[in-house]
Amino acid sequence: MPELPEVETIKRQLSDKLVGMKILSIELSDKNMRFNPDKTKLKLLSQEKITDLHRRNKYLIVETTNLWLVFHLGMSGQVIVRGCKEDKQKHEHVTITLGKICLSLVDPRRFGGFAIYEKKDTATYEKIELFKNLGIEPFSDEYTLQALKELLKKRKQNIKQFLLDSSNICGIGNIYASEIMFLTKLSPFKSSEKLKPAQINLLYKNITKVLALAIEQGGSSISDFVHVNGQSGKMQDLYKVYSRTGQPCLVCNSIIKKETQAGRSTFFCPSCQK
DNA sequence: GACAATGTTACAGT
DNA sequence: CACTGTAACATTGT
Repeated sequence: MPELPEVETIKRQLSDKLVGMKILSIELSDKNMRFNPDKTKLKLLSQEKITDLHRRNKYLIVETTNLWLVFHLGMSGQVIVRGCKEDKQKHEHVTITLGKICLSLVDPRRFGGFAIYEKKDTATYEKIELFKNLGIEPFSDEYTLQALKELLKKRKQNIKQFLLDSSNICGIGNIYASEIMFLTKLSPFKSSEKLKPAQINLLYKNITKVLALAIEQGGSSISDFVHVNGQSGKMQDLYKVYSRTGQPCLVCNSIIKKETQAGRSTFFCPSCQK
């Protein structure tokens, strides 16, 4: 479930708990996920100290003295910290033991993944092979009005697909794309090159506004996503259009519509969004 | 049983 | 090359 705000929430919670801890061992389930670690690297984890946590797009990165441990939660993933004496959860595919607590990746649908990279091969995490096609991080200095303007002009996608395409701006998924377009009063079917300067300006602000609010709310817990300690996020209570098909628009009372676009549901107010 | 679900990628067609 | 739509991956819940 995780879009940028969910992964960012997990990252912040893990930073408080894990930095300074030492890894003792790692166990994998016998099922493969979308991407998987080179098994010969598993033994490198023993005695590694966790020094920092990072996020790139929807990937969570645990930095240790010599390694980058990369997690992706797919659609149904959870990264949780639990007592090692507790039983493994159903669909737990990665278990990293850190003394009395364990860091686990649980993912029923297995659209997520886990990988291990050595710093001696990849000096900065930005250079990790998995990240080579990623665009601009919305909370980085690279995210400027000018940069957005150029991307919108260069690409001729409709605006919904533009927002979902992580080679443009990173971290936006199906939920927050709908919310951003509603706030900007943009039809999801509008071509990215046809936006007026005022609309681009508003879109620029609303991308970070929606993502920042979602982070503040601890992300969205719709079906699977939970915090590191198992608690729920609160952003789902603030949706203006996502999953509100048939309900009245909170601005104009028109009925919210759902249509399929590029194989995904898009939610919008046909009267507010032009 | 059918259908849809927070993600990503590959492929066919235009 | 660039864009669009479709399917595929696997599981659960309605």
